[in-house]
Amino acid sequence: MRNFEVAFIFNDIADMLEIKGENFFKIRAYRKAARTIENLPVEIEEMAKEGRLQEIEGIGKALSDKIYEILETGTCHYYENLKKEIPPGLVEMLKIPGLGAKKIKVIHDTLGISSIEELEKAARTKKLRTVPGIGTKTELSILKGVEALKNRAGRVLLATALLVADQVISSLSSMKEVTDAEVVGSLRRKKEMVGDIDIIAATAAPETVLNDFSKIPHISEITERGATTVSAIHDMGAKIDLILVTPQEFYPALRFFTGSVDHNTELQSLAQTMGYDLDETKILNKNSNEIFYPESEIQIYEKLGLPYIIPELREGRGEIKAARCGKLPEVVELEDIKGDLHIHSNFSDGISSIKEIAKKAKSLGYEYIAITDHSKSLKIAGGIDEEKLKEQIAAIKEINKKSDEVYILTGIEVDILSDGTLDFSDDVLSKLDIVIASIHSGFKQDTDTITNRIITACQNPHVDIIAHPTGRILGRRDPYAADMDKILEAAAATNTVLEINSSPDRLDLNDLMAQKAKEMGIKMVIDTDAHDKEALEDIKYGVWTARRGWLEEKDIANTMPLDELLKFFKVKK
DNA sequence: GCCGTTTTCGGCCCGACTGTTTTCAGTCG
Repeated sequence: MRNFEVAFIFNDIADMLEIKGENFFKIRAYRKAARTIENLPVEIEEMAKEGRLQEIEGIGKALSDKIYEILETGTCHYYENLKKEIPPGLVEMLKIPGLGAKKIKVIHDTLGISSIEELEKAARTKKLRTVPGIGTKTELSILKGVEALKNRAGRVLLATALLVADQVISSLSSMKEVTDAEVVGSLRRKKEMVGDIDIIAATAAPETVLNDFSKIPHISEITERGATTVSAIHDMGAKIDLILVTPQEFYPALRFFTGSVDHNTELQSLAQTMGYDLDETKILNKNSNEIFYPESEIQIYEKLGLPYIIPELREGRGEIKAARCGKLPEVVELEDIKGDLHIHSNFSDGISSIKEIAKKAKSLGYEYIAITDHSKSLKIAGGIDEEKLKEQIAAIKEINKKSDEVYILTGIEVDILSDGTLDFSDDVLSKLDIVIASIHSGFKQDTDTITNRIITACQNPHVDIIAHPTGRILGRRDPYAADMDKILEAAAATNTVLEINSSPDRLDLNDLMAQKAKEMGIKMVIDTDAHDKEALEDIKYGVWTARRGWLEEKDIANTMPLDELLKFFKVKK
C-alpha cells in the first residue's frame, strides 16, 4: 500500500510541475518513478530499510531522499511547498480533455481562475475566449470537457478501488472485535468502475469498531456516522461505506449488499413464490415463521433451489432464469489462462526484457507468451521497423532454443494507419506467429472511415487479433465512433479474434460487448497489453470482465494449449 | 531528475491534428 502512496505523491508532483512549466524531462522522471514504484513487486518500505532505493531504475539521490521522507512523515517538504504554490483546482483541470498545463496556466494568469467551477462559469459567460490563444471553439470544447468530467466525478477504476478495499479490509480484519469483513456492492461484482467502496463487517461490538475505523491509515475524513454505519473519504479520493452487522447476519447481508438491485429483486420474487422472505439479516419461512441464518451464500441459493451464482453474474441479466434451468455458464477461471498474447518488451516502449517477461510468465504458470511490440509508425512508443523486428525474431528463437521457460511466440502489434492500411506488408506479417492489429491514430475519424479501417484489418489474412477494439480509456476517452455491430460481423465472418484488454483503464471489449461477441460465435483472447513484466498480473481484470460477460473457457483462445493454439491461428491463413 | 566505456554536463521519444493565427503553439498518443 505504501508503494501506491509514494506513487500517488510523485504523480501529483508531476502534475504541479507541469502547470509550473518545469523541464519536461524532470516531470517525466517523476512520472516514470511513480509508475515503477506502483508496479514494484516488493514493498518500497523494505527496500528503503535495506538502503537499496537507488538500485531501482529511474530513482537517484533526489527521489530516494524524498521517498525516505515520505515513508517517515507521510509527505515531503517539496510536495507540501508545491501544494501551497499551485491551487488544487488547477491540477484538477488537467483531467479536462483538450485542456493542458500551458492553457491552464494562461487562463489562471489572465482571469485568475483557479477552480473548475470558475472555469465553467467563464466559459458559459464567454469570458474564456478573451484569453490569448483561446477562441470560440476551444471555449466550447472546454465546456464539453467540464461536462464529461462532471459525469464521471467520484468514480474510480476497479483496480484502484480493490487496492483501497484490500487495505481497509485487512485493517478491519485485524481488529479483535471483527469476526468477518468482506467487500460488497458493485466492487464485489467486479464492475469496471465504482462510485463507492462498500464493505460489510461482522461484529458484536459496533461502537468500538466504528471508533477504531476512523484510525485506519489513509481514512482522511468521516462524512457520516450512524449506529452501525459509517461513510468516509479515503486519501486516494474514493468514498468508503462501512456497514456493520451481527455475526449471524453476515451472509444474508453479504448477499443483500452485493446486489445488484435487479438481481436481488428477482431473487426476492422467487423466494416469495417459495414461501420465503429474504432480507439483509435472515431468511424467513413465512409459513412456519422459522428463521434461518445461513452460514454461507451457497446455502442461500440452495434454499431457493438454485446453484450458487457468482457475484460477477449478479446483474439481473437472466442469470436467475439460467440458474433455474441449469444453464448458468461455467465461466472462465484465472487458472484457465495458458498464456498472454499481447505484451510489449524493451524493443519498443516496454520496460522489461523478453527474458524477464518470460520468467515472470513462468511464475504465473503460463505455457506460452507472445511478444507484440509496436510497429514503426508509432514513433512515440518506439515502434520497431522491419530490421529491428528481424532482430527480435532472431532473439526470441535463440531464447526458445536455450530455455525451459515458457514458449515465446513472435508477434507484432501492427498499427492500422489512418488510411486503413497496415504498418507492415503482408510479407513481413506472414513471418510472425501472432499478428495483433490496432488503432493508435485518427481517433476522431467519422464512423464509416474508422469502421472500415478495422474491417479491412479483419479481412487481412495475417491479422489474428484486433486489440482494444473500441479504443476507450476509462474515465478519460470515449470509444471511437466505430460501428461495433459491423465490426463484430466482420470479425465473425473472417474468424478474427477480438481482444479483451485487461489493462485496468481499458477493459476493452467490455463485459456486454464480449457477451454479444460470444453469442455471434466470435473467439476472444484475454491479454494484458503489459509494458512491464509486473503488469502481466493485470490479467485478472480481463478475466473478471469475461466472467461478467458470461464467457466460458471455450470462448477464449488463450485457454488452449500451445499446439492447439498454433493450429487455431493457422486456420485463417 | 536520471544517467553515463562520451564521468559530470548534455541528452533524455516524435509527429499529427487542431485552433489560433498569419507562421505557430498546445494537446495527445
